Amino acid sequence: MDPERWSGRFGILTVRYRSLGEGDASATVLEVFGRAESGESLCLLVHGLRPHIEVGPIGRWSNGLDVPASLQEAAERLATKDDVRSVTGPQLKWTDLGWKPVWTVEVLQPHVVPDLRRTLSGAWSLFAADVPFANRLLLDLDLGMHVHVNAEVVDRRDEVDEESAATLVSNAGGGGRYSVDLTLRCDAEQLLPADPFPVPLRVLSFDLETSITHERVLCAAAVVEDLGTGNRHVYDWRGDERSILEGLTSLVLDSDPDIITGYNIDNFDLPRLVDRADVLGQRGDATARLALIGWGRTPRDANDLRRQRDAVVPRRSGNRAWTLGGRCIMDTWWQARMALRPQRETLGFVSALLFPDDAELRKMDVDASKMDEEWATRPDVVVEYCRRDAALPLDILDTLQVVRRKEAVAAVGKVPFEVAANGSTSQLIDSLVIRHADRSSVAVPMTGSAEPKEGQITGGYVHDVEAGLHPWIAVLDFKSMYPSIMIGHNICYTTRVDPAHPDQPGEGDSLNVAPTGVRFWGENHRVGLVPHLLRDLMAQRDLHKAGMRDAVDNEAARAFHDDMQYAVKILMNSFYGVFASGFYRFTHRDLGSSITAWARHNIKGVIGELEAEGHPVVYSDTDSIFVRAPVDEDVPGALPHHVRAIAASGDVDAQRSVKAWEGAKDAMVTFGHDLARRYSKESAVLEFEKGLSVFFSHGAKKRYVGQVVWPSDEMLIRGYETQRTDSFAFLVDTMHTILEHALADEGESLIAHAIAQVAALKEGRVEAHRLILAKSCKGKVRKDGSVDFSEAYTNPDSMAQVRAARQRMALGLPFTSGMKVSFVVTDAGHRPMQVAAWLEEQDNGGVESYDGRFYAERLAAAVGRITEAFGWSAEDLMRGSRQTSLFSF
DNA sequence: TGTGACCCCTAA
DNA sequence: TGAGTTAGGGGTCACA
Repeated sequence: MDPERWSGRFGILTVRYRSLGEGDASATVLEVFGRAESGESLCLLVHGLRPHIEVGPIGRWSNGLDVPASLQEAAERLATKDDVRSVTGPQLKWTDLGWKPVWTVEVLQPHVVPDLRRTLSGAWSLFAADVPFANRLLLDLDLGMHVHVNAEVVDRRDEVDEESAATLVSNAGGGGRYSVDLTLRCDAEQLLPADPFPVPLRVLSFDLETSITHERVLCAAAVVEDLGTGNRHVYDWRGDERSILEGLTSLVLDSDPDIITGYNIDNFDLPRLVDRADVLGQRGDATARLALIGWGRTPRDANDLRRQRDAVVPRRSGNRAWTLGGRCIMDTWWQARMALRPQRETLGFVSALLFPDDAELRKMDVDASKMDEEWATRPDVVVEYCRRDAALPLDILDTLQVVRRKEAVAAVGKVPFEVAANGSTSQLIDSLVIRHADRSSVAVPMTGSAEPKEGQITGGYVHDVEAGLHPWIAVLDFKSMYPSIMIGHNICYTTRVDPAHPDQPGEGDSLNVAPTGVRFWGENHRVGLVPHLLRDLMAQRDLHKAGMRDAVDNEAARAFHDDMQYAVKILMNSFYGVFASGFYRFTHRDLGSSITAWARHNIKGVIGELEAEGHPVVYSDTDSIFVRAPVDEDVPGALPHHVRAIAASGDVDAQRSVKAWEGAKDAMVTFGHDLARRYSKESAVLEFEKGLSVFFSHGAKKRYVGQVVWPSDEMLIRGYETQRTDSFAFLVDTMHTILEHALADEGESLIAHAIAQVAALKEGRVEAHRLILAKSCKGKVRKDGSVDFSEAYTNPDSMAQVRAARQRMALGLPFTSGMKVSFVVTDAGHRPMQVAAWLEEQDNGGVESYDGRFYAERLAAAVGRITEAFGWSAEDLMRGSRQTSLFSF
């Protein structure tokens, strides 16, 4: 009987490999985990790919494929090594030291590569010898996250004959039955790329409540959501700790989520669960351990338990992301932090920020610092609280559209979902660059093979700002500046002209010479990998932008194209950073510095020409230019509200003012468009971004505010305290009002407000919750729960956030490295200043008083920088009156 | 009181 | 063994 087949589309979550057999009979099977478009979870066993590395002669090479017999023999001898299956080649490949003959050395298993690398590194140049084997699937078959497969069905979840199912899986190259709906087997060729589609992923969010006095888990809750349908189910456990852990594990297996989340699970819940499983499980008792924490989709046996990553139990090495076989672990805390940059990072604060209407509903007066007491006196309330905290991460992920956005990144970067969710920028770039190198006869250098970058490269140019109000400013931006420069000048690892390289330009070869003197080949000689990829990404982005426009009536399609175009943008902008880094495999220190040199050259050129034309440039940063539009000096940019109002009711003078203002705006817009057109060059397109009726800065770079009047109406603030998450709410609000007054040129109201607000602080009339300061705090959590701050800080106790963190820890509250710690300054007279940690669950944060003078001075200092432009210093604000000059009578 | 080291966070 | 970059403002502390 022919085996049953399954074909369809699915989304890849994770990939790992499995080594089979010995010697000549060895094979490597890839275990690809994912979720089908039709809803099933699956494990696909892919056969036919073999691990390899590439080798070539060491040093400079200019003889092409003209290989001396001794070298050919040496290459062939490699095949006799124990771990090597075969040597093929040579093939001519581009390297930074010439076009070299490169042999492909196929090895028996991926795990032999590190040793082989060490043995060969003295005698050979090694290429692609540090690419994880699992990555080969997507690289070699040119797949992204979304694929189509036609495969043989090996096992189904509902198969009851355990023994025969296990045999079938084993015969298909699997390690044992997989905890999925469908186990499939195919050869590599049966996998094909598919167009992106929304994978009906399933997400499980969980939360634990734990004792402070012992480390015990008191209760747990979990919510499972199907993103395809939006359906949710809630569960909770209490009582015996073992049964809580076993209950959670059963739920994971039964509900079979693709993504596991929670709030701060990376640094709290998962480490705690793993610790408790260690305590509760008998040493060496695999069955007990699996029942407690065996959450993975991979085989439930002792072998899998020993894996260092992607195991059947959650694992993490160092401070990296958690891995779990076949599923993706994603911390909602981290995602919310990245997407929102909230001033405080507690679950309560983030929820209140996103769901302000539900604030009261969500209020629950469980005091986490007295959890044992709470648990003893009213466990039902605690469980309810736990259920709520398990559900909130799902609401947050939904609202921020995290999963769909990560899926778009995975589609564009052509990586498994897990890499898009938890991977690094260089992994995304690697995915695109390596696969293109492999198809362009470019050898893939190893990470760390480049000479280390000495010192920093010079970055973008920032123009001095002239303090004060500037009316009618056109803001022009270079479109995708760094990517355009890389494309326009063909900047790539593979196009740099190096004196050590045998290929040298001759007469008539077109070259791109950076302002630093570094030379790059023209495109007629060779198009660089990076320019090729960037051009492709730009075209993709245009397609998705067009798709958005065409999908006006179809919200789902519009959102899809928006996610995709945004993912493309993010990826394009990541190239520069990775190629300017010191460690990336395809980089050289001249690449980054050439890009920024061209950027400075372009922007300074435009600034110079504008000024020569008589158009003052009031500010410029990296890729933007703020130009004064040639508009009648007498037309003020700030049009007071009342003028508009009385104009509407017929006042003739006011109508004249409004008309003049509208005329000035039109003139500025025309000017902006005209400049953009005149100054755009092929590889440096200048766009008219925004028109400001007024621009204000107190004279510091990267700090300004403007009133945008084209193409939208909004206030644009950059750099000022209103933008900072380590400021306090009262300062943020005050500053915002003051900036509004500044733009409206309402000096008197501005000063009056500043004085009143400073006075309110001096007199202690401001509620403490508006004075909370929050700063990130790093520290290494030791095994026993204590924290070492000295690794992160030269002088830990001189930092207020460390002192506040210590207060929290003294109360038994958890500390997690990197999270913001909130506090209020109680006495700045002491050195160092005294602070009180803000305790979310307690009334008024558990804070009794604050140092009004400190806050008043800090507000005066911040606001004073702005009032200075209106004649009032910070000291004047503190005093509430202006100091009469020494020379006045 | 001024200065520099150290740190956080932002603009691009 | 783990990794995007530089420019820049401003706060706090320690020390002369």
